[in-house]
Amino acid sequence: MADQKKLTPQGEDFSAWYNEVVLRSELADYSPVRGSMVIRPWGYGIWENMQRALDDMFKETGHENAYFPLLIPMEFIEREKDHIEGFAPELAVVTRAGGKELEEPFVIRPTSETIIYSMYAKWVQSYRDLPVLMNQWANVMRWEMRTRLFLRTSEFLWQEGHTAHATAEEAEEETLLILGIYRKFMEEWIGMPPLTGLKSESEKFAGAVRSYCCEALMKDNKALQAGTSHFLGQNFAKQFDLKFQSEDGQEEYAWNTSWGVSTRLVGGMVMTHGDDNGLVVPPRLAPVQATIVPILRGEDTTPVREKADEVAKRLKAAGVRVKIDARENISPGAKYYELERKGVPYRIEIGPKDLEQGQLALARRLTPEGEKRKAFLPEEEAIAELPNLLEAFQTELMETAIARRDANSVRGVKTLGELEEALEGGAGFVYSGWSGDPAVEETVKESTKATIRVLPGEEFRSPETPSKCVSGNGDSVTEVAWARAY
RNA sequence: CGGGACGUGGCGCAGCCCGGUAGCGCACCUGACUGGGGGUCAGGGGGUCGCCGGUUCGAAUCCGGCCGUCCCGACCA
Repeated sequence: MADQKKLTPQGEDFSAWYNEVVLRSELADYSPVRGSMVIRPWGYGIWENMQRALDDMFKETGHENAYFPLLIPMEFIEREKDHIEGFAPELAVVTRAGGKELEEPFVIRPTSETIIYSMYAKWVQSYRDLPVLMNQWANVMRWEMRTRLFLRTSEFLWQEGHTAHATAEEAEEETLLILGIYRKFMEEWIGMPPLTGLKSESEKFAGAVRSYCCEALMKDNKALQAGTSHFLGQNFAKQFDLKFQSEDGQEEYAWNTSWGVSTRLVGGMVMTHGDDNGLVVPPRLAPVQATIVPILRGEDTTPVREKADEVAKRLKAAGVRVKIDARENISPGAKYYELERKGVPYRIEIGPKDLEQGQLALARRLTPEGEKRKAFLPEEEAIAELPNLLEAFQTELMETAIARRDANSVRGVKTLGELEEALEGGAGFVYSGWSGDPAVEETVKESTKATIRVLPGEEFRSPETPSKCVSGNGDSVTEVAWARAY
């Protein structure tokens, strides 16, 4: 709104483009604290819509929300060996409170496994108390060395689910249930189709037995870890004495899972759909799905204003999130640019000509191939059709993203040379066989900057199972998807 | 933490080399005309030049130190 500068084009410098879109579409702003950001109403509205959708899906599958404290005794974090090793460098620690030095320092939660399982231990006595299926919406803090708006901020908002089960099988099932929910949510709501599967040892969560993940491909063909679901085994249960008496009277440790997605998803949305004109927000996530711009010209603007009110009221009744932009200090053209930059899916123009014709002018954020930017529809038809048009736009965004992901995937890579060649050629996910040797990951990372993003789940594997490891040494034990990542 | 760049009205920048009235574009305020893809004209408000010190009659400009930001790398569930 304020400036007339064009955005840096995506192809020129994707990261400059990304920063400009986030700032100038009013999703977020830099805060006075290093590495943390302020989420502005437009960005927060998108996050709220994500929250609502996920929360519904969690509740439908038997999960409940709860809230646990921000501060965690340092000693808790230190109990699980891998956990503290993984998180130690990025902990923010409170050492002073109430005017004096604390005997026991607290850490600002980087994640809440420890404090939550310490409470579960008090609540669970019998197998009849299991499973415990809880989720919390909260902020966490990780003092990362280098930060980027939404993608890696020192403080971020997320949901973290934590469950306890009587058997390993049931916990594993839960882990996969959530992975499926994440995938469905990312596809149907963000239009950001992820690859799902297992993480390699080197990439798994600090303290987990196995980590499953969603990896989505951004427009610059880099992968974004968009969500994780961890099978924790009994690692935490043993450290926090989370035990129960089984049906046959034995004392056993519970089996845990934890899973989370964060405001990083907003960044993923930006990098999946945005273009050189700014953000494109999928209709289901858009805080405002259609903005009405009344054309206030001539002597008497009352009829146009009244029509705008009436159309807005009827669209609201039809379930469309609609807003009227009747600001008089800026021109209609300036509003169009602003709405495009913010990614509002549809714009409706109502002017004196439309009143005469009994029509509305509809402009979509992305003009379909071969169509004019504005479509003039009879008023009744426009109002009746808009909900369908929004759904169609949503579907189109998802299909476009799937097509792009598949078009940028390279399968059947057999040698390190081919792997490098594919990545240098700008490929997204590159599939190959792998022996399971971490040294191969190291080698590839050094020469290409790419890592194993995921051991793809069944539905993503190549028709032909690779037999040899891409390194040339040994047989392949699993197919893997390589990519450069955020 | 290593390499590089940069800190000047709200935002983006020029001025610095060669010391001498702090400037430009956008934004903002007032008024008029305008209004269907970033309006025009006229008038106006706003800046301890990142901080501390030094040199000098005089420092945005020269010198020293500090702080901060961004990019690349390392780091990162």
